[in-house]
Amino acid sequence: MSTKREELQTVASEAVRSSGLHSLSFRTLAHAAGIKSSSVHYYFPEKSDLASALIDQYIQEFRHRLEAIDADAGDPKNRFLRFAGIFEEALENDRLCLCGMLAAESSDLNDENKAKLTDFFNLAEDWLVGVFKDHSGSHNNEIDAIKLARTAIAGLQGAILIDRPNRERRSIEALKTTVLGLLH
Amino acid sequence: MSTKREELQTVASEAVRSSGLHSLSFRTLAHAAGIKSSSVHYYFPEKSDLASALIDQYIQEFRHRLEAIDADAGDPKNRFLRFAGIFEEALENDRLCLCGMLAAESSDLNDENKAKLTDFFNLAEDWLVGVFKDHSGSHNNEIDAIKLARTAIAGLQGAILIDRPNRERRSIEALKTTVLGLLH
DNA sequence: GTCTATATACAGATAGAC
DNA sequence: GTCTATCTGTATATAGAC
Repeated sequence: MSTKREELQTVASEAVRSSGLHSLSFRTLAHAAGIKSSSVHYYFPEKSDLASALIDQYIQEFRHRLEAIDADAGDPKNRFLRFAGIFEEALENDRLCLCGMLAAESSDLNDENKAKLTDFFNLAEDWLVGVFKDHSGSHNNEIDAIKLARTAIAGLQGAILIDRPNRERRSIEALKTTVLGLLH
Repeated sequence: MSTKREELQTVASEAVRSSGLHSLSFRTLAHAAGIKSSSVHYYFPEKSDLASALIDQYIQEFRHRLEAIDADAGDPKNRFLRFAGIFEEALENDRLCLCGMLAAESSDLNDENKAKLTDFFNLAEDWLVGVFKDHSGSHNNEIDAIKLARTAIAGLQGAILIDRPNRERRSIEALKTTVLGLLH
């Protein structure tokens, strides 16, 4: 951990993905990082500043994971499975996607942070459309690719939401199978 | 509103579906119902008791809506669209599914209430399997119906999660189109 | 059933010393 | 940067009067 700010963000991101932003207090966060809550306010004056930094960091890390998939050779099915693997990994660690969790809490977010959530979902959609293009549907590939990308992202978000309290993998396995069946 | 208990549950359910259980205080709830927070404790001693009652009521109402769909004639596509309409209605009212919201907050739920969430998702899955049976897939109808039901439910939960802060309908429309395309 | 009053704990946030 | 100390408000929950 190179800086205290980064340590705080790492701890906070895990906590939010587990229990939500509303459940995370500056005191709990400070304790986990070995400092006092007033010192957390030094880095993030208000809670919305913390949320903003968490989303920015999450988008950046997510983009890097997509670039890592792009760097390897792989057919569309394999690339989709690696994309789905990001969500499977969250489920195995009893976490949600940060932006999925914050979307559930979106009524508490300011407009700027809501817009960042949209940025995240657009990033995921655009990347998946690139994967699915020319490999989905029958008549209009582009429209079908967009439709399938949106279905896949919604399905993955919903699947880890449902499977987590269940402690199963029923939803995410079904989603993967369904999407793979629509690729050719 | 026939009883104060029912009024409290109605108000609480809307609040939870909008902002989550953690964001709802007994004081806010009491104020909305015109009583004091100590009186809310008369009906629901602890917050977990309130959560339990909300899930029970939600499952009951959801079951009634499924029975209403069953009561009308309709082909599988139409029945699925009416099922999806339950989630579209939530999205239009800026709400999530109660059990979807609580699933996001599941780390704060006791085991009994987590089990109730599983009951809800099983209810939805079993009903959709009945709709899809003999109308999905190609080789093994039952397996395909289960897979498609799980995909549809995860997709609907995720779609309203994503579309709500976006104030769009992109995800839910894509999900509906994808599922309809898999029915014959 | 609903109230007042209260207990205890925790929330976000700030001032100012070091 | 981190601290102590504090402000103000809110949280869940309970006791006991009416």
